[in-house]
Amino acid sequence: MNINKKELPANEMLTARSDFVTVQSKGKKWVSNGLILQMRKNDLGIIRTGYTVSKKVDKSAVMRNRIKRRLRSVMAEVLPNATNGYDYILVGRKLTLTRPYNDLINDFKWCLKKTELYKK
RNA sequence: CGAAGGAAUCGGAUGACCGCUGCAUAUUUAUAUGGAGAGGAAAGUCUGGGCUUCACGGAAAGACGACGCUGAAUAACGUUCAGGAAGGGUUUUUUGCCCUUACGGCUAGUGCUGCAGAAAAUUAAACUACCUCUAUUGCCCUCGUGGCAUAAGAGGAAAAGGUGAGAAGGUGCGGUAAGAGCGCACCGCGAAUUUGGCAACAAAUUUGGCAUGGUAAACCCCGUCGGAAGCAAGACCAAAUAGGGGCUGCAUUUAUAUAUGCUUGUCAUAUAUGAAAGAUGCUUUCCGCAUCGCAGCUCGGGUAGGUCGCUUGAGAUAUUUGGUAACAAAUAUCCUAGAUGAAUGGUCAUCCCUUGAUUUUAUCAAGGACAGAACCCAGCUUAUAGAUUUCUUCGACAU
RNA sequence: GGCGCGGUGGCAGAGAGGCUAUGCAGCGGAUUGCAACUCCGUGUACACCGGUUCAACUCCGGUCCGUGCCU
Repeated sequence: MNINKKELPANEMLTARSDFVTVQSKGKKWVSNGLILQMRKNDLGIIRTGYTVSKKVDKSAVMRNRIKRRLRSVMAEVLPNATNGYDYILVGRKLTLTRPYNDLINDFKWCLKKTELYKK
């Protein structure tokens, strides 16, 4: 987890509700055991990231926050391998909470490979 | 010592490394350094306020809603404290102790009270049963104005039975044809007076003679309080696009004047001035409906987005004083999260606690309750592993 | 974050202090040569926990779940 910020490509957070909706409706989606990846090409040439954990996953706010923190950590580790110029949204599932951390990373890489956006 | 219940406090500790979000300082303006970073419930959004906007000349009443023993505390409350009353637990009983209570009024009015039961609410009703009188019939004998039983009728009474949540005070004695607060004693209830208490209320005395079944978490009456909505409140700055107002120019229709052209006209084009009378579409007419342009400048509203609101406050800690207490006052010290797709985390080490295993008093393994700020306070309610303190009750053992 | 509404059989849906209607679906029977339609019968419910009341699905308080609006 020792990721230096400088090595990451320039990226931003997705904040607006409308961005999430467009990615959901017009982008691609790939489901794995630990998480769900939604992505869509943007015209900005940078990577934008977002995270979704709904109340359906867990009623407790503590658990939802924990899932979000794990997703953030996974994103920080795998992001150098992702293609530029796309929006990525990670959706948490129930298994995200209990699945071993390395498996989560592999899940994300697998999703990227399946959507043909993985790069060495 | 153990168990149950009530109340209160705490809610793993220390260090290192790597991250995340504000703040301060420095400069290279995105980096470094420093320091800070969830709770007792941050939760539910159930009450009461601050604050903001809207409404409103002021006040009161009505309507609607909430609350309701008394006194105090508080900015306020449906909260808290102290007291009273009622109910429950414990105790052989009383006292005592502990727990609980939406605890004004059904003797202001109106309603409701199923089924069952004879009868369900002002002097109610009469199924069984009771008594008296009239009187039929039968039996008995001492043969009478007799006794016993009894169909029917008239009346008395509300004691007993059964129904029901509830049957119009309860128990006992007297009384009576049988009975009845009809009378008396005790108890319950109502009224008045006196005493104690700020009061709720309590006690005593006198008196009434039972009138007042229950239900107001039924309508309602009485008293008190309340304008409404909420930080996604609201204030400010302010793109793009669309639309609105104003100004200028062009365009459209028409009238007049002038000039030019040749086809010499009720012609065409251009310019100037005035008017907007109008034009187009819906096949035509009347009626009706719809639309009225283009470019530039400018004005204000306002969306996205941003900034503020935002954390110094009914503030925290300590001490003293007043008060039974809730709480209040004084003095000193301190500043202690402020995010916005939303930070507050992860790993390791040592210790603490729990569980399990090995076997033995140490090792190994797994784990650490409920739960995450979103404008801020005061409460209430709900969730909570474990630890500690304290009160009450019960049980066991010892003295 | 704030403000509201609701929870009744397998499904829909009334009721409202005194045994919870009705329709569809299910099951059994009648009718029919066999079915459909029709007729008859039948089983299964008031989200949960307390309180008020003689009596609560209904009234009151709390919990859980579902759902709408404010951007």
